[in-house]
Amino acid sequence: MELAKAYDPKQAEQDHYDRWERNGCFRPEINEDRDAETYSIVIPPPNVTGSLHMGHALQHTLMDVLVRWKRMHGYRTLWLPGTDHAGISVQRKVVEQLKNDEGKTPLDIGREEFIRRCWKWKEEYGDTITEQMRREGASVDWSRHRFTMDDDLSKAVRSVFVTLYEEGNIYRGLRIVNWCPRDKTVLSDLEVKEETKKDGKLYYLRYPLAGSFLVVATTRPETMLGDTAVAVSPSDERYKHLVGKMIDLPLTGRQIPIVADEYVDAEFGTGAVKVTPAHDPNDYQIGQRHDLEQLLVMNDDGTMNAAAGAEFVGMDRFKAREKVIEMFDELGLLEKIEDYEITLPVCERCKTIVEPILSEQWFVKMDDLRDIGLELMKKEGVPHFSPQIPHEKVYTTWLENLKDWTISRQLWWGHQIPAWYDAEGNVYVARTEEEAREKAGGRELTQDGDVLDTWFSSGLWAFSTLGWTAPGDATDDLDEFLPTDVLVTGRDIIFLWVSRMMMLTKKFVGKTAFEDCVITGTVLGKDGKPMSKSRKNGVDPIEMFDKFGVDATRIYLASIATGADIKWNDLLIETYRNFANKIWNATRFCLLNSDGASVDHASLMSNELQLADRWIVSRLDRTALDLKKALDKYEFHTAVSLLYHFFWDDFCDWYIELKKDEINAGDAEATTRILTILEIALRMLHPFMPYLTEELWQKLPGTSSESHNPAYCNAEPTIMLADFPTGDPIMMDETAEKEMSAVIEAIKKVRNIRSEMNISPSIRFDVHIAADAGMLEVFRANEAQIKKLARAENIILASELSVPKASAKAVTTDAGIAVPLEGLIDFDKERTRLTNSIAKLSEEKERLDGQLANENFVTRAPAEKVEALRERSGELDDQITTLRANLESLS
RNA sequence: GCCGACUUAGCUCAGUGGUAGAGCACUCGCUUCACACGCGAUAGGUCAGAAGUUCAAAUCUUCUAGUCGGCACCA
Repeated sequence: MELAKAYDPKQAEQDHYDRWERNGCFRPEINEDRDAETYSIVIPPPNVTGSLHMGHALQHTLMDVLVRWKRMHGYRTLWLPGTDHAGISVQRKVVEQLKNDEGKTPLDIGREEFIRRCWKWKEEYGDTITEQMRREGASVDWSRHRFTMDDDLSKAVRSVFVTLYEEGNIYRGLRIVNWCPRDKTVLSDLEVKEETKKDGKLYYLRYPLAGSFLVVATTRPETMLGDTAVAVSPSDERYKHLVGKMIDLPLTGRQIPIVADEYVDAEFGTGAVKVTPAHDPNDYQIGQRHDLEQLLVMNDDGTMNAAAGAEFVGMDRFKAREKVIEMFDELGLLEKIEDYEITLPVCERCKTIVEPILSEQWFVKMDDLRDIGLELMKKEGVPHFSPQIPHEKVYTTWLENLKDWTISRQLWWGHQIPAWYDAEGNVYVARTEEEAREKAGGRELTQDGDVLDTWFSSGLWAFSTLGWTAPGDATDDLDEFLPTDVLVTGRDIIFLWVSRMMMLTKKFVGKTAFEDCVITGTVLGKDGKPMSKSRKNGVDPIEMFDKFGVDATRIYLASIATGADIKWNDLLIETYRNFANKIWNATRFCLLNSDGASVDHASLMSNELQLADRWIVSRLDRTALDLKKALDKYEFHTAVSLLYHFFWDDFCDWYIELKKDEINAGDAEATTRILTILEIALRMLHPFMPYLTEELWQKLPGTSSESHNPAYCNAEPTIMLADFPTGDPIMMDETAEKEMSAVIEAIKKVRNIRSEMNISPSIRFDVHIAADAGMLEVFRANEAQIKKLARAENIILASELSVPKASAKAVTTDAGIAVPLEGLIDFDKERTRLTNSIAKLSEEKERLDGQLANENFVTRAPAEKVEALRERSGELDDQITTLRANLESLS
């Protein structure tokens, strides 16, 4: 069989995914071993409005590596996919569409029709990511695909809501909340981000008082229209006499009291604070303490309402700010305006400045849930974060300071809150409308118009996706797959999602959602900043797939250190595209000469193995063992590096080259062995590079019978269901590794001589090697290989070097090497070469001897360290002596 | 304000107490019959700075500088 000269990823990517899916390879049911352990991961559900970005590609790669790896080990493996309904995002898209296509608003078409349009939008565009995941090679069980608004998942949402309500852990109340005037909905604290504005202003306003003024400072003058008090510090001597008095509130004709409150810092500003309980969280608290009126002066779109006064009704809040200042100025009540750096709360999604506003909303009381989360972390250490630092601490600190969670949203798309009101305003919380009606004794009911925060349903994802709809539910999937083994996600949603899923899963199912939590870093744009549409520094994973292949992109993403941020750089993917091509061509070489040979694992157990065979088997097993250690610790980058160097350096650069002559000569045993090593290597690479390895594995003769995994007895042969190489410490061969390095070192020295002496590769010369009897045997056994790789005419082995003066010489740990170069040698160059070698070795020896001369080191350092240095120092001594003699013989 | 991370070869990054590493780029040489997406050989770093702990520090501690992140507050 002959392969194309270069690997073409597109062709391989087309065929295999469909076949895997069609054959049920992604389903846990493919595993027929009744006693198999399970392994499960739920995907962080991507937003239905989204399309695949580099962060997904990274996370999906890591999840797929883990899942494929465990599946090949014979675990009953589930990776559960799905999407999130993304309340605000979808709503915004549909509102926009409605406006553009029909010039209508949601109110024009009504709630029911609007929701229908949202579903339609979801059906039409919601599968973008799903399709892109197929391209990624993600081995998810599509038959278990879930959407947060599926019937069962919605039932789960209602059950959880009702239970929490009945326990008193969900309540409805009037609080100061974060309000987005653009989206016209409340936001949780986590959905509010901060923006620092350097050009902010601090306005000093005079409030008239008995012929004089009290000056207050504010950054939001328009809120003064809603002031219901002025507060001063109780210990502030300047104002003590004013406490309890009334003061005129300009522009409003109202009089408001002066109160004393500990919150006020006498040192800051004027020491007097205007109090607007309906528009500021701190003022709200002051208001509570002094029983102040809560006067709401704004509408839900950020315009002023009637309570603000006739001149302001309908005016935008920022316009009103200017107007207030203007009017104060005209009245001579504007003391001054100072420049002031402020940080403004903005809506995470639309960057609109958030307005703190008094509003009636639903909240989850977090005390009980927080305790559950903290206990899991403190007693059981879950989730175990990778990397542990700094996430564990940040997570714990956040939990410790957890505030109540605003869960209602003024949207139509989402899970409508299962609460109904009668005409008197009594509330009935129930799983269904019928149930609510029953509770209400037949009274006329209206359902609460708000929906729940999308993260509320995402918080149930670990168990709602496995069939849980109500407390007490038990399903096979819950039983088998919960707790899930690991969650792989980005640090931006540790609080929004990871923590909530942890707490809610434990509370409602009594199990941990997942044991481990891998937090990936951020893939940054070329400019070192997070990729974003506005910065235009994004890199589309699909374009990378097209340009370099899915496998190259995947293994590159896996090569990034866990949790580390990385700047995007095409050159790095190119490394792995080249790697894919290397694997392709190594296979091409093996197949070119396979001639009826086939994979045979027994061929590696033979007593007849040559040094190179024993060495590559030893390296292979060492690599497999180290690979397991790395993946167990989620050190994907270590795993990639092991595979890369094993395949390229050990297998291609040395093993293939050492065996090339035998294989080209049609040596059946050699061919069988190299095919076998290659086949094992492909299986180790498969989780990282699924398409390439499947493509090649299918072409190797004898793979399916040799690598059969009993857990998948009736499945069609595929590398993804073959056995994963585990490595066996018994196969490690220290002697072979030591002897092989002696051979490699000798070859490298000869190559170095050739290169430094500027001798063309086409010129062959004799190579003399001197060593002790044991090592001479090793060189003798590998004479043909040394001859080939050093491009030598003859190899002359002896216990002592006996060569003409016109020779280039070198030393290795185990041997002396000489290359007679009559007519080719440049004595000056050779002298320089030897002098440099001596200098280098001497430098090292001096450092070692310095250490060995230090009595403290010799007595305090572990004996084996000291011994190792002594040995090395001795070696260096021998080598230096030899090189010096060589140098002298030249003059 | 509090907490944290990062600073290693020209570039992008590994490396958590014992002789500084990789890929790419650079230099030199190769149409060596798997691969130029390749092969061979070099060169390149007082591991941000300072102090400390230790026989031994890129690695542990403290401080400084710079970059970035999270949280809180902000009249």
